[in-house]
Amino acid sequence: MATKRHKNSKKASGQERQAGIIATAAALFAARGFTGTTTKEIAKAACCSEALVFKHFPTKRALYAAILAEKVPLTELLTVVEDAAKKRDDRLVFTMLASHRIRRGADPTLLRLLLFSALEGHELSNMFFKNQHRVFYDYLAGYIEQRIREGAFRRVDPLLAARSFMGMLAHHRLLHEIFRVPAHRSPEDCVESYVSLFLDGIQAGTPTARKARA
Amino acid sequence: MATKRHKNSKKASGQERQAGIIATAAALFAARGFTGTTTKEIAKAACCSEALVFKHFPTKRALYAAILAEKVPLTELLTVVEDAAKKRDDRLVFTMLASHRIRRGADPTLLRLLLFSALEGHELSNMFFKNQHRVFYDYLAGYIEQRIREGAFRRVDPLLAARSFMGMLAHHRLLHEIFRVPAHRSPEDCVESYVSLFLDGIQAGTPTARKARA
DNA sequence: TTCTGGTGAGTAACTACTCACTCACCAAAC
DNA sequence: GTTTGGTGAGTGAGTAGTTACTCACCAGAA
Repeated sequence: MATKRHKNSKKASGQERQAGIIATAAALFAARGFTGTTTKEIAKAACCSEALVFKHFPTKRALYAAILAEKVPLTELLTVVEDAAKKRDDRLVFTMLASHRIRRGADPTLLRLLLFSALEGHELSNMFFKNQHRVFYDYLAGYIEQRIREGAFRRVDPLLAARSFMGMLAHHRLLHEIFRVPAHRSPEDCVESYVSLFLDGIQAGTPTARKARA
Repeated sequence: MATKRHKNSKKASGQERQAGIIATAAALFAARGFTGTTTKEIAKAACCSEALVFKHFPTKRALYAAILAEKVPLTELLTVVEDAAKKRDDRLVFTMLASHRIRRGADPTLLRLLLFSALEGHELSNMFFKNQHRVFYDYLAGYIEQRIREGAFRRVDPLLAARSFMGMLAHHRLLHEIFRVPAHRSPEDCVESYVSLFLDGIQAGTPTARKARA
């Protein structure tokens, strides 16, 4: 790990320090926002002087930008989902997406960082959002569109359908992680419920005809 | 409007001023967050001195609290929905909820204020959220539960179902108002799509049996 | 006069950011 | 082996500007 750290040296290598500062700063920014976090706090949390923070990052904003840029690791999830998609196993596709979002992919820091940066209007917010979420919508909308063509799904706007499914998941996390609403079901139950709701719909009996509109 | 304002007087009444300060401060807090907004900016936007702001509100936090407390006007929507609910017109119930959220009840200031206060961990956030949103969940969950008992809806967790519907709506607003995703459909189309998706489900044909789990 | 609405000019604390400087380490010159 | 000088890690003590908040004071209406 250490690039040129010696046994009793108290000095960390430049890269180590930089990574450490980024990690601690990310936690603070996620907790308190950009303007709500001071460079002094960051330095204290990273166990170094404020001056050193500015040795690594020219400005506070540059540090924030470095964090956002680092947190865009474009998930590998899609390749796994791909399999289920090829087999047209709708339930598995949506279950994987849901459980990834609700169970594994649940980095609260990331969610808070994303919301803060969007609310505070940081320039990198768009890129952050795009890479972090847009892919899901596009991929999912594409899948839904294909399943509609194949007659497996009703004729709906694919993008809107994708958003409503992702909306359930995003809202679920928002409620629990940001608004601290206590969970009254296990994550597995929630995933199952959301997927069932989306796939099967809530109305009993044969699907009613849509009220004529178009 | 003016309680005791005279014709050529430059002085506003205390209540007028207070309301004005609250309104301008709300807009600023919504745009930039609590820590991101300075009292100097508020005073300037309210066209008065900083000192006057502190004449009306002892601290910046007190001003913030006054805003949150004022923005809890417990919607009258439910009484309107009640009618449709009595007639068991499911589509109308959900359409009214959706269009209220997406079209009329769409005060971007409120949404941003709510998110900021939750993220920044303001004490009033909980109350704010509770009065502003909780009612919907509870009411909606109650309605869904009843419809399940009546055999009109499948057996699902009512609260989870309510959340997934509200989740679609909340996410829709989040996407457009916070993340600035451009709308590719009219609000009416979106409402219709979300309601249809929720009520009819997306899968074609007769509703498939749920994969055995419980 | 006596309120009430209103302010200019502060202040102590804090903010992001800078700078002159030390210290540990290492390699080559002696 | 010791000296020398160079280098990167690290800091204490600032600074200029900003922040929330205060106070003595003013003007006009009752």
